[in-house]
Amino acid sequence: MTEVADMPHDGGTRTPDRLRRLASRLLSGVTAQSDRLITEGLAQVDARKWHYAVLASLQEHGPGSQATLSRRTGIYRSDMVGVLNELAERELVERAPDPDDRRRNVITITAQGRRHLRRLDKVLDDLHDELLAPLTPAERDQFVLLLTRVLDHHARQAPHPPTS
Amino acid sequence: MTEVADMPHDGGTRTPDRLRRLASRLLSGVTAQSDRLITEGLAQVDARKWHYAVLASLQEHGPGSQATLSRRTGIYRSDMVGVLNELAERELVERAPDPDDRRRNVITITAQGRRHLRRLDKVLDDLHDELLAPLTPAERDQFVLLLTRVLDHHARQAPHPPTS
DNA sequence: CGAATTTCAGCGACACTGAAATGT
DNA sequence: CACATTTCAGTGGCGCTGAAATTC
Repeated sequence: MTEVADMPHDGGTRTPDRLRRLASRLLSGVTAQSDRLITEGLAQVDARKWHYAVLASLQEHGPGSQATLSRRTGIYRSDMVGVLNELAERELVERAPDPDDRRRNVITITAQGRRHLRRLDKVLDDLHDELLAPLTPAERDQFVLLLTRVLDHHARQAPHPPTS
Repeated sequence: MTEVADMPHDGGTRTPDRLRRLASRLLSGVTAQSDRLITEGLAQVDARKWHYAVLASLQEHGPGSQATLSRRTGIYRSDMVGVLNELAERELVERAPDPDDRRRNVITITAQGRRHLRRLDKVLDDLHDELLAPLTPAERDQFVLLLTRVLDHHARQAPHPPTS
């Protein structure tokens, strides 16, 4: 590939400032801010980000076992237990044994869960408005598109460790 | 396995697969992949991401106290100790008491450190090529630009907790 | 005195591993 | 038997808090 001329302090007008332009560092920084924002915002309605992921998945794709939800949301199967405990405590989902396969639990969203989800949708909408405040609508779309392309590229080949 | 694979059976609403379009979730996902990639890649040359941050900062802005480095790199002051221990072990930096202010240590990059930094630069370049593989050069620039704008917007107002 | 610096000890959230118990 | 599912116990990185000791 192209050699990047070593550029420490050769007095050019370009500020190398490699640190501040490194995509990986920018990603970490933005994600840190994003996580803080979202976590705090959701905490004000007694929710965590995973609650939303599970509820939205249930709403859009229907009920499923914990393993299914785990695959759909990206939440690790071991952590799913705790998330569902929290959601069940709040009566936002129901956990019932699957009669067809007694290893499984079937998770269903409740009416209260649907109501809560609508609230979370609104909250998250506002939070994302705040997160992406410096971007125009077109830029936000571009941003989401670029992120999606990068994520898809990497998620296709190493999504989960298990099985194979 | 999945008999649940229905189309989104929402009441007439568009089902935009909200989960997969949420910027905050995309960010988490991409950053996770990025972190994995970078961490593994750097491990192969016995380095961590923070090593690079510190070395690059020393190279570009010159020597400084640990607190200064902490501000320049974003590494927490408590964690800086450990990072500098690792760098000093490898003789990539030198830690000397500041005669002008005996609370401080002055950290300087060594010749070996500069050599190592050049290597890390190359390694990181390759890793970012892999990370951003699905994007064209123009898109990569756009991506970095958008991330920078978002980060700057939020970092301006709450960078550090203590003592402004 | 208040403030800054270095250092340590520890916490909490997260992604993940490993393994047991139960079932297909 | 191999395999899937739920669950628990635990690891390791990270960002951060709190506080002590020293010096300004």
